[in-house]
Amino acid sequence: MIHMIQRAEDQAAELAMSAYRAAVADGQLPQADIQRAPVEIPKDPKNGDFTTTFALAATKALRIPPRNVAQILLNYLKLDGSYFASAEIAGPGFLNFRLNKDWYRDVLAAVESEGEAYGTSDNLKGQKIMVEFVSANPTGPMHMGNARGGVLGDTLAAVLQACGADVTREFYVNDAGHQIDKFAQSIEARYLQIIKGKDAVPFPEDGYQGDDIRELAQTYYDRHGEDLLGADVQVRRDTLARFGLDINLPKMKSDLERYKIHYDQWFFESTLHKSGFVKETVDKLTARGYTYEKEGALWLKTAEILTALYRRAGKTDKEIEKLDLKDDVLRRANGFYTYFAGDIAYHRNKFEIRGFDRVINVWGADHHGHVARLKAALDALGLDGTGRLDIVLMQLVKLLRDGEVVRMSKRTGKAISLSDLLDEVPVDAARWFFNSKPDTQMDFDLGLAVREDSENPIYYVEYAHARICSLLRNMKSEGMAVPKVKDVDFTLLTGETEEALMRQISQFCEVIRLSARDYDPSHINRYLVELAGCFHRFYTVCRIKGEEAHIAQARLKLADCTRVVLENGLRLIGVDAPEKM
RNA sequence: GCGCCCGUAGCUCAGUUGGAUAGAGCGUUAGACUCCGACUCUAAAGGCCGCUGGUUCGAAUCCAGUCGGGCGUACCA
Repeated sequence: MIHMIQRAEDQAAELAMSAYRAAVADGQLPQADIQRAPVEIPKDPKNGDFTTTFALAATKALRIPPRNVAQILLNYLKLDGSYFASAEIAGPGFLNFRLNKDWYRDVLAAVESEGEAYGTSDNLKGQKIMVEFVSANPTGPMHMGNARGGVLGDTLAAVLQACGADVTREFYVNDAGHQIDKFAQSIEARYLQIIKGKDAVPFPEDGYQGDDIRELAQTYYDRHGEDLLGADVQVRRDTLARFGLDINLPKMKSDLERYKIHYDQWFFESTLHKSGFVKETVDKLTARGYTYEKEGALWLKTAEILTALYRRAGKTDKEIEKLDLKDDVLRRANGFYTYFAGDIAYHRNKFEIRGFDRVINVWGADHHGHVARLKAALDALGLDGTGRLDIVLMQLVKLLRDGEVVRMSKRTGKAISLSDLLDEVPVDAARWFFNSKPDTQMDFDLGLAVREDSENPIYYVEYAHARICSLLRNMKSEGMAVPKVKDVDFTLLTGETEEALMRQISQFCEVIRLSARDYDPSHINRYLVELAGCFHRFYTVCRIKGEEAHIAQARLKLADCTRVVLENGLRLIGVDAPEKM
């Protein structure tokens, strides 16, 4: 659990600060309120491994030109016993640090001792987090957006876990409400059409038109015949809805499992209604004075709650007025609770009953209008939705083939479903491509995903791994095993490509941290491509086989550590690391 | 109308919360295998970071406008 980047960064900051304090003590620099020296990693390695912008940032407070500040700091800098070999002034006043052998050795030592755990941390230790994702309507097949949401949610959960959080993956099943009624009535109509003939039974105007509904009706008919023909309408619909869900849900589950997505919990909306939790939650809002009745319906004072919230956030009344905030119905005039009411109860359950510290929902961008009001409702319940509920909105997916937008499957003529996609594209390619930055609209190119060449970055990364495995096999057959760090002479790893590779290895933990912080696990993909690139460059320049034994061993160790990190990274995003390709 | 997201190389995208000469990959062009896997590597060309102002030592990044694209604005879920 050693973050090598963090350690070096902290050390550079401390060195700069103690140099500053020493300079102040000597009267060389004026006293100012500076807590910590800002440290960054320069984009260009020519500018050192770490840099502090202390002099630039402090120039105003100190009233001294930045280069002069930097020069005085440098005079007082003591690098003995640190991870740094040297420091120098550059540009307008950057103070650049260069790492020494001790640090590189400690990086590989961390990989060696932590193995599969290398990259994990305890940044989020003790936090109980739920990631709810996909939660597609069980009334029909899942679409492309669900594939992206599935991969994103699952990978995000993995990243949070790697940061030490206690993570639950959950699928919320909307098995109640209007949508399900429509589902029931649609199957019912198809069922009755089978018995009485197509023209004898009208199909509901807003019913589900899809063939999957016909198939459900047919399957029911095949198994149970006409037994529902004379049944009570409500019984008939309930039975058919139940029947449909019992077929659809396992199908969804298995489709998601093809994507290597496994849930800890499938949570049924209906349980919230049956147990009275929805009613109780709405009553609680009423008791707190956040509801009113109008035209027979019960409304939530969304506008009022949000107005108070926005005022506290510093918005002016004029700005708030422009937003034209509206209230929301919780209980319809017909006595039924809305989806929104159920959703409030559901999230109250997450926080209050199950005690999650933080809840993350992965939603399609088309639901963004619901973010503010759900948080507001939770705030009204005293559950701090604003602070503890995070919604990751992901933009929709556009499916392409040879640059053309694909809407329908050529084979089936229907919208392309999750399993259709996997029939055409390897799972790992799908996992790789869908793990992209959530807030950019994404093109998924079917042609590219199946290509096994350099245009497809996943093969670039996998190839690096396979190459290392092959190398290890070769060396093993020649009798050379991977040495322990304590037996490696690090003064032999001084090449540019060797150091670049070690630095890249050291950044893994930081990348996971950033992925968790930004809710964007695609940082991992980019990191892995870069890591693979560092390795390929190293491999081109540095030979192992046939080199002098100590050099060969040191390089072999470096290659093996690279392999471990590639595996850890690929595992995190749910992609296999092949030993041969 | 109002709100949210996105405009960066021909294409697909990065840019670690304001830092140095804006970076990759693909594509294009020119090179590198008697040698551990060439599914690789090296180099070149390619940019008013949509546009206009502002904030400051310093802006692709923050603020205000503006123009494009996507999405939303239900007693649907």
